Amino acid sequence: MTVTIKDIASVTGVSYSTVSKALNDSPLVKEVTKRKILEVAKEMGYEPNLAAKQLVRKKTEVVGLIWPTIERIVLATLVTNITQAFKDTRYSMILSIDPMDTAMETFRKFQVDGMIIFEDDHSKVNEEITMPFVSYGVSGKKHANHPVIDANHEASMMKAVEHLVKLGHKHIAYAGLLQTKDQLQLEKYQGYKKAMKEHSLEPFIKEVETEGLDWFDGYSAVKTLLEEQERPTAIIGGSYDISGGILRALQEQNVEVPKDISLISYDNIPQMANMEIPMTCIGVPVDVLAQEIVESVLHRIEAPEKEATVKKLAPTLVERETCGKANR
Amino acid sequence: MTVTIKDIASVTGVSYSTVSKALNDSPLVKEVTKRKILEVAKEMGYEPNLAAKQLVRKKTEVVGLIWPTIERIVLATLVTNITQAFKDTRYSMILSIDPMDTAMETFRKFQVDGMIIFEDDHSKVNEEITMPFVSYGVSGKKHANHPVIDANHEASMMKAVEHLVKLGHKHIAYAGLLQTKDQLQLEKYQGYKKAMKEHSLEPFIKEVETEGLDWFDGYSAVKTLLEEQERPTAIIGGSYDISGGILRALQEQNVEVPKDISLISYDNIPQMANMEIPMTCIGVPVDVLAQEIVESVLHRIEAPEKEATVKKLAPTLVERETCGKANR
DNA sequence: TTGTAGGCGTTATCAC
DNA sequence: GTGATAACGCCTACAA
Repeated sequence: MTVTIKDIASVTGVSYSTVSKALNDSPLVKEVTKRKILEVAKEMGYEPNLAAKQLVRKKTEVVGLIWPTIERIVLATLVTNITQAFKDTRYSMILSIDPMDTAMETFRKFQVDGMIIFEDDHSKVNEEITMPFVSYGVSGKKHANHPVIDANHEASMMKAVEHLVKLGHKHIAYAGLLQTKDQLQLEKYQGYKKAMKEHSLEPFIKEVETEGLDWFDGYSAVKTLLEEQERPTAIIGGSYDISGGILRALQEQNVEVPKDISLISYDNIPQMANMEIPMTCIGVPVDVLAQEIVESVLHRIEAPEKEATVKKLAPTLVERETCGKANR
Repeated sequence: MTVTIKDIASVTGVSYSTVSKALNDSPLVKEVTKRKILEVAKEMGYEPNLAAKQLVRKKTEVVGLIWPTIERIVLATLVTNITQAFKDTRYSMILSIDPMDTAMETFRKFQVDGMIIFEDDHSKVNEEITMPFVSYGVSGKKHANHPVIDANHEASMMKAVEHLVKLGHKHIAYAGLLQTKDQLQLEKYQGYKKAMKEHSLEPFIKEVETEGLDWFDGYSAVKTLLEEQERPTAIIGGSYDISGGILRALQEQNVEVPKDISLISYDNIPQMANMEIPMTCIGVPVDVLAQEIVESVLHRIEAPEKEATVKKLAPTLVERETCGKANR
């Protein structure tokens, strides 16, 4: 049988209501008693019964995360970081990779207190959802009825360009998805163009448009690029995967990084450090992102009446070994 | 306020214990009463309170799925199918992409009734786990203390070879991970070799060893292969991703599939139908796999004393458009 | 066939 | 400070 507060009570010789208070760190119980109870509880391997707790509290202290498209590794990292961030709270998280509606059904059944939604198709996020939730990266519309956490993609790209410009680069290419309805991708591209313009530089466009966000997209885009007469001195990769492909393509063609071409990647995740050459990158650090998202849902859960905001997080540039001085 | 069985009781004019029985489809309640109660329940939007239920039942009817490495899309498909399979049961599933120990901690907290573990490193699966669980694809050791569901990889490959042989192929290459400790990969390779031997065919090895299981691994392996003098008339791709890369490499080199080279892929998932050319494939259909896994945990949960078995599922070949007659 | 009552593990509200 | 005790929503003997 599993151990309950009653068991602890009989062992410590106090009433179980006192045990309950002690376990909840109530100030209504003497320090000595509390310490002893806690000790015994640990000794007996006490594990609170969530069901009982939520039955009386009317709260599960669980939030559900809906993540319908598991492909992107960046998001996987974000999920892991979110799990981590929840560790510092009283809440737990459960995860669903099902489509929105199915996932929501599950979460309703589990009676979660709130949800986090990853979904890049904004239109699918039903504004009529009654449960507190925040969405990540769906800031397409300016006004939302729910909090949105997003990275400032434009600022990211501008920061990347500036970094390269400071290193003397003039021929800077952006390798990413250009022709798309995906707002996120468009914003990155906008940021790149804007920054180039501000520095009176010519964008280096056509040759490095990718077909997607995957490894191979970066790989083949850059392979095509290298066949051209003029090469850039620096490339900005639009995603972790794209940049991996770029790096590989460069190496296959014996282009030295960063000597011949500098490379900087979007997505600020720890894995960037483990690439064949540790990758300089730009973006909101994934742990910061996670932190913000978690804070945001919890806040929303505890103060649902508060106004919803679209929060764009500022990017950070992490210098590693793929960026160097321009050679022309 | 949410609706409870008491509310239903007062509306229908019966006691709430009768409602409870009706809701649980007990034979102790008259059909008419039952029907009416069910109807009212639906009308009122009754949703059973899991917490209350599990408090008395001492069961959560939830199983946890531990999936520490989210990369493989095949596994993602499997997870989705498992979720689906649970729909036909009273159980629900929660998912964790955390490392085993963290995930188990979470699941202990949620007091799941059992677990499904995806983990290819067998040694990490602690046999001392007290909770009922099954693992997928960890059949390295012959004897396990827990049920293991696995695909028969050897049989898969043999079936693939046989299919090609029937189409007249003699020069059959296998593109996959060869030098690895990964039991699963080794078994596939064994199966290939075994089948080739049985048909007195020469394996077509060295040139198509991949470095991993990814898209690019298939792509570059085949690119190298095509530089050789002698080409195979058929290639067996070791995974969904590998085969995708192979197909692309073939197309880039203007090799027609299946006219010039036939292609058959390991992994039997629906996505195979959506590739540039619908892909003939071999493997245990992912829905069958899911079904088996779910049945297995539930069985284990309900009859924990029963002996554990390693179950190797038989593969199915799905013919699509990448395999044709040999041209020499 | 239906209703009554006790209990599941916890929190919360009172007395003491 | 501490201890009874009543909920929370549901299930399940057992009584009617």
